[in-house]
Amino acid sequence: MAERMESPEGILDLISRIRETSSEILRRELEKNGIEGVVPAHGKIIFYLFREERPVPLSELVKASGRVKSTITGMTATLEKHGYLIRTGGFEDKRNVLVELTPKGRALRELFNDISIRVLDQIYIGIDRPEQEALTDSLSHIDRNLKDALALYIAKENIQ
Amino acid sequence: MAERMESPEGILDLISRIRETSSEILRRELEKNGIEGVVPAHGKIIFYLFREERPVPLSELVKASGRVKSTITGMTATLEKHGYLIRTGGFEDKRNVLVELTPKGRALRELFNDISIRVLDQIYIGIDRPEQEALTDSLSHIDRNLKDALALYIAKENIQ
DNA sequence: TAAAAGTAGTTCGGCGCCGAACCAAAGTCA
DNA sequence: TGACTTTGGTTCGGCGCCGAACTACTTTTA
Repeated sequence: MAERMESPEGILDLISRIRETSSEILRRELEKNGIEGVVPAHGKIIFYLFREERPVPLSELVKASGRVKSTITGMTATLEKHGYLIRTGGFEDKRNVLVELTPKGRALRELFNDISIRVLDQIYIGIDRPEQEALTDSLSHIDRNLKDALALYIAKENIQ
Repeated sequence: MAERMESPEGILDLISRIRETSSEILRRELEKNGIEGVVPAHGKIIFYLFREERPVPLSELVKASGRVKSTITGMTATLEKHGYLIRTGGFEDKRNVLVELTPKGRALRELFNDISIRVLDQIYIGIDRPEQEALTDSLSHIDRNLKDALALYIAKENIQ
């Protein structure tokens, strides 16, 4: 086995830091624009609702966000409390709780798009298109590697 | 401005997912080895204590971890509760709370090293050394870009 | 069609994580 | 030396996030 790269900083540290700093920047952008009660963690939910433009059951948000349902219960409660969405009971299936954006929630759309463009521009300063593509290819590769590895753990666990 | 890469998946999603999956794998590795009460978030603290091998004030852990002091108060309390470290009052400066690993805490060292090697190997399957280096270079570049961007926000804020 | 199994959400407890308020010990300085 | 500020930590409240337990509907199935 070849000697491992004792990098001055492991790739996972690098990735954690990038994620944290970018979240921090997003947080500040939201704050700067007077948006209260929304944090980056809500992004998956809100973007999903932007796309769907219809009342959506919580279970869909669970899938779309990768979070556990109790987390989604809490997050939608927070977003409802701040007036970005409303939750109503389902009709065909009474177990469903349907979630949809309010006008205040829909109004975030443009701002969010602007912000993600701005942050993406910041991220890629001094990195040309080919390098960007090489980077996302490598990251996709790693993403797949980790998913495969995790699948093994899960498979083993299901055998027990 | 060139058209932006409307990637099937933004780089930040990719990075978030990698971080999450790798944390999940670390969590399972710890669990598999019967380690209770330790989660990936404790890594920075524990590795710092591995390196120092002396009673360390909380303030150092704050710096080393990048977390806020109230977070460190909580995390060291958790780790103490599970017997990995002890907190004692300082002597020269009575405000200091000194933290040091117990034998049970020091015993984690080898395991942690093994685990990080294993995960790193998983991550880099099918990615050769030059690609690894290009990847970490790009990520370091982005890390710097984001830090610079964040510094601007902070500077602006301090002017207000 | 009644019982069993599955599905959608909520609630609860616990921890990470933050910011604000607070306390106590040091350091400063008039 | 006594007041003022700084510094090291803790506490508190709030939210993200999870897993386990629970409720209430639906669907299956015997």
